[in-house]
Amino acid sequence: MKKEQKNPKAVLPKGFKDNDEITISVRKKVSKTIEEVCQNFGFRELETPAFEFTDALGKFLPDIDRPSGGVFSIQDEDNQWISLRYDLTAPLARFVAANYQNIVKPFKRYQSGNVWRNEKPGPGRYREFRQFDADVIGVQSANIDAELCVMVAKIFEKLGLSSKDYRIKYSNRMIWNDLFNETDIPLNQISEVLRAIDKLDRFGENGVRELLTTGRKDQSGDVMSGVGLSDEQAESIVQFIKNGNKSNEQILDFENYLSNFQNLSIDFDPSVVRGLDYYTGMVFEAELLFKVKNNKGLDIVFGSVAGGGRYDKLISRFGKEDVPATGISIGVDRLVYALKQRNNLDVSENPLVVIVNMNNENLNEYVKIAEELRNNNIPCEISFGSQNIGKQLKYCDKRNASIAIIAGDEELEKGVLSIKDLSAGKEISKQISERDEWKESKAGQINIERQDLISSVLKIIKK
RNA sequence: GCAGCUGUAGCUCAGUUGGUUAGAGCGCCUGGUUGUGGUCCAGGAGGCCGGUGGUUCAAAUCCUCCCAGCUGUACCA
Repeated sequence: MKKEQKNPKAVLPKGFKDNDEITISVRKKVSKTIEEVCQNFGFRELETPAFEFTDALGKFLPDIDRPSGGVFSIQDEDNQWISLRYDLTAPLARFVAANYQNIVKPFKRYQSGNVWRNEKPGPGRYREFRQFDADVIGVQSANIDAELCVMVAKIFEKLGLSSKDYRIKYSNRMIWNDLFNETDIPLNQISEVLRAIDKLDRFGENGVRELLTTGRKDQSGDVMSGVGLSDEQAESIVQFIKNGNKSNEQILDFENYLSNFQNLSIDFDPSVVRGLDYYTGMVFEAELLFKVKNNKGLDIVFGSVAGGGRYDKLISRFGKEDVPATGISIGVDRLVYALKQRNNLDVSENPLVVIVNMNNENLNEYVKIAEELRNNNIPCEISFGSQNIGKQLKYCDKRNASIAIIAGDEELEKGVLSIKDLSAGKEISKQISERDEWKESKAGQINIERQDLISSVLKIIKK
């Protein structure tokens, strides 16, 4: 006899989740809105697959400590490493490099899809999530960077947010490089310094100062080592965050385009640097300004929902010439999470009619009713679950069905149907406390002629 | 990766200085009602107290190690 086999646990790997109906329908709505605005700005759709060769995805980071860390990778039959994409920009760079001769430049494409990151999940951060990217390949001028930001602002507005609900901040990597030159910050420390600056909104001015110099303790008491700059260097960086200077050609181009728009919340903020090393010029980031709660009802710090910038060197790593490129990524899931709480997206549930199965002998009649409803685009189902009418109505309640149709022998003989407006019944129940009275009232229920089925049902649904 | 906290019923949690049969609310199921949802009433099913090893006459409770989850932080292409 073998030992008893262990049953598998019905759990998901950490960082993955199932999505319920509401989340999906909000996401559909959000995705559709984003897509429409992009098309409106002249973007066309491209789809690339989930897997890419590992080396095609990564390695363009000069500061990689862990070359394959954070990526889900497997070896295929030929022992070649392939990986799930961790963003949509790297696959785009591959696509452009591969099809450079054939694509029309400037190349403007958008893409929506899941990306995967093999790293520790946090609140609101999963290992699989949806991104929406819009990129422009082949335009040098920062006019186009501004246009991307305007487009994001329009997406937010179309999603029902006003300029008080979001903020798009922009800056430029070059003005920081100039400062690092002036303050004698060595090249090999620059990415560490940029990452420290990037944390301003979480740790504040003093937090950044600590990170730049001696280090900082986190909430649990754990110590983070600092960059080791002098107090003077740190101070000049902190001052620059507050009054960074804008004398930069790209910023002028950017703002020139922007001057055509008055009511969009798009502002200069030197502290936006983005942690990534591949950005070469303009960088931007969008955040939501309203409160977002976690599932325990506590306010959470909700980071950026979109970000991007110019990455002029990304395509040349495939052995081609430098190609000017810029793009923006929207974190669709985070946006959905926040918008769900705002409750201003109309995603009311589809109505559902349940045909109560009084007597399976009458099945053919129920199928006829169902067909009639379905042919009129009214979602309905025949109940097959339980014999008992009480149970079936309870099920209708739990399903949040709008109507129950009761057709037993009595009704069918007379050529009538009993239809029950379930939400009206809920209202009536508030005024009844005796169970006999409730039962007798047949709340929300009316008898109709068989041929009036569709018109009567529509009348109730449209309320 | 590092640090802090937490693991008891499907969920949220209580469980005294270690003490005998481990509880509550909600949810679920059944009945009151074999043709009527809600409320109400009665009853019921759910537990290797995260795992392992120890201390003890005795462990959900104390100690060791492991595992998992949460939070912060690092990394985030």
